[in-house]
Amino acid sequence: MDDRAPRAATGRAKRGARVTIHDVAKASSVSVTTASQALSGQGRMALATRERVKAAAKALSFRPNAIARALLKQRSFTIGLLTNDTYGRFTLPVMAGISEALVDRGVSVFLCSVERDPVIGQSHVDAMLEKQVDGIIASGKRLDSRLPVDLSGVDVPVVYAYCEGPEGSVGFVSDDGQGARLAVAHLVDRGCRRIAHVTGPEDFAVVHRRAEGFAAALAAAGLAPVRAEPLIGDWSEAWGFAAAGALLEGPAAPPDAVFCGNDQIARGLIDALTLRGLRVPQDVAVIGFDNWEIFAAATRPPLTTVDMNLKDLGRHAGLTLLDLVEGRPVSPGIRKLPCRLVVRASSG
Amino acid sequence: MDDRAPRAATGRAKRGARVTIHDVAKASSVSVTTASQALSGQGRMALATRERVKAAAKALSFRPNAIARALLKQRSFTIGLLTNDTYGRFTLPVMAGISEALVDRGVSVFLCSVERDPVIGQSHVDAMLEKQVDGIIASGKRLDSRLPVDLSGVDVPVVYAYCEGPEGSVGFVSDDGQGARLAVAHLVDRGCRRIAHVTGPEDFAVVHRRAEGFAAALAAAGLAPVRAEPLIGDWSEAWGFAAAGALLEGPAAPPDAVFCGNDQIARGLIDALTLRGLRVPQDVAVIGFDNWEIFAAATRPPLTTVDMNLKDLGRHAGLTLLDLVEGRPVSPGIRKLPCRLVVRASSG
DNA sequence: CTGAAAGCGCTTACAG
DNA sequence: CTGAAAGCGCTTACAG
Repeated sequence: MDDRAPRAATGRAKRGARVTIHDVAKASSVSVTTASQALSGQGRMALATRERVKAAAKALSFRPNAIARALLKQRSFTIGLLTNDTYGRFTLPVMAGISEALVDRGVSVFLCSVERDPVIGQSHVDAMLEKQVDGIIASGKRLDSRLPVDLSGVDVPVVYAYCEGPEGSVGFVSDDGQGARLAVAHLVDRGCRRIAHVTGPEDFAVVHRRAEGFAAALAAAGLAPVRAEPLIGDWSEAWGFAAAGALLEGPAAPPDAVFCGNDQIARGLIDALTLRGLRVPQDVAVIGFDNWEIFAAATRPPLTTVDMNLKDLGRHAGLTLLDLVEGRPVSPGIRKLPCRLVVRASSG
Repeated sequence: MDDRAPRAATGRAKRGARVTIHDVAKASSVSVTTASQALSGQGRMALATRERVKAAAKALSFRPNAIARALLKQRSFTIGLLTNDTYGRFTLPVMAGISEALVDRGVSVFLCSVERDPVIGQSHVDAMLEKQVDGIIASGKRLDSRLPVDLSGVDVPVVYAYCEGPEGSVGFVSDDGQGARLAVAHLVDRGCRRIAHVTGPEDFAVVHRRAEGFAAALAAAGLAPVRAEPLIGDWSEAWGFAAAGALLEGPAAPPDAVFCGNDQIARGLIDALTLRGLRVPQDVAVIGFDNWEIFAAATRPPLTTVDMNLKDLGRHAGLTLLDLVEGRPVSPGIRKLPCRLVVRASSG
């Protein structure tokens, strides 16, 4: 026949004409209205008509264009995920949880890693907004750090996940105090009475949350801490190793249990205890924090540790953002999500 | 005045009318054609007009709707990133590299983690396709594993990154053989002559690539391996620890260097050597593979190791997908990208 | 029960 | 140098 009707000047897609709902309508001899309604289950029409349209769509392998729908409905079914952590271990499960929760509701996730530079960060946010994301999740690698972007003027809902947000925002964090209490209560249950706490640098908020939980649980059990203050160091194995010396020397009675601020410290501590001929958990029980499998499961003996349920946290954040996007009421504030204790051999 | 003209039945966005190019045109008293061209730098018009339009856009904080542009241009400036690894360490830098390379070209990345289930995986791919992604990157946690999705019928370009693809596809992997040669050549340079290889399970392709590189580099230096075969175990510290025993016992002369299949094995091996009173690197030099900072930097002494440049690999994959999307020629095949040696104290 | 038409927000060939 | 109009692919109120 003759040339096809004039098309947009941009030309056809490289891989041959794509099939649209017009093609489906034509193939099943109905209007596009009917075709659209048949496929979406809307409207009323003869069952036979609906089936005929569906069959035609299948035969043509029709794939509805979500971009066209988004333009019309003013809703992209897309959200933006901002993270400032590309190597770390915390954002990854959070991201997986978000992605899982949303993908199942037909929402796709734009991943965007914002580094230190606020100018670049802002341009990434702008790009998301131009792409009409329905909402944004800001996630970080530290509970107490902010992303280097200003989300206050943004006209879509924002949820913070494992990341500090501004006053009045909606956010989710792990309840590190509760996690610490869980750990200490478990040690007390096992009969431990002289429990020490070895942890990371004081400029981390989690160090304080965990120390508070530690102190509260001891008090609840009517015990005094084996040291007035937690032993502060860094997050490394080397520090855990060194801390063993500080704990065992001096006039005070040695501890019969140590609650560590993270798994690496616990690992170093266990190594040092073992080297000194002490048995874990018989002489000293040890609990870590993070449940970083690569450490917790490789430690001899395997490490009892607090898991922050980060994937769950991500799932909550995703679902809550969806509530906000779809206009369901959500009260502002930071929600603390409970941790769980993963019991392995190091605590008996 | 009177009510605003009838709008689409879906109603306005919740947060007040969004500003469109019509608003900008009206505010600067030009047609939408001129407004569009003024903002995009196209067309020819009085400089003053262009400036006036730009000023109006800025004053109204006009944000062009990328969805509308995508519908018109048949190009979404969006790609899909499939990964089957949500906790591991390899995909993360690959993803960061992809994301970085593309975000800088105005392309956003849909993150989608596909677990084992092929049905779910396929539905995620369908969702991406409905959202009109310009292309797809499949990335995995193992060089020799495939994603549980069939990408062969997909009508957009696909690139594989640290992941096995089908015959004739475009992919990027690390050159583990070259990485191993780098490590051994370095040891030879340092004067080592009896070099052993301790590595992971045989069903990993990388185990063979690294062992081949090891053998080739020894041969090139005119050296015989201290053992006929590499010592095969798993990827754990425990195995590295145990391997030290196997290496030092028996009639053969002990090695003066060990090239390990990963950093965890190296870590365990160093621990065992140290425990036996051997000095690293003076008595035995040790090199790892992966450059997993948390292990490599924490080892005593810090570990010399092979870095696979995964972020770079991701960047290449992203840029190549863009080439494909934009119609530039790309020859099919798997490209091996070089590793680099990160020298620390464990090799002298 | 079914169809023609408007419109989401943009870009671009074409006419003036 | 500038503007009116068509069209990307879809959904939906409205008319028949």
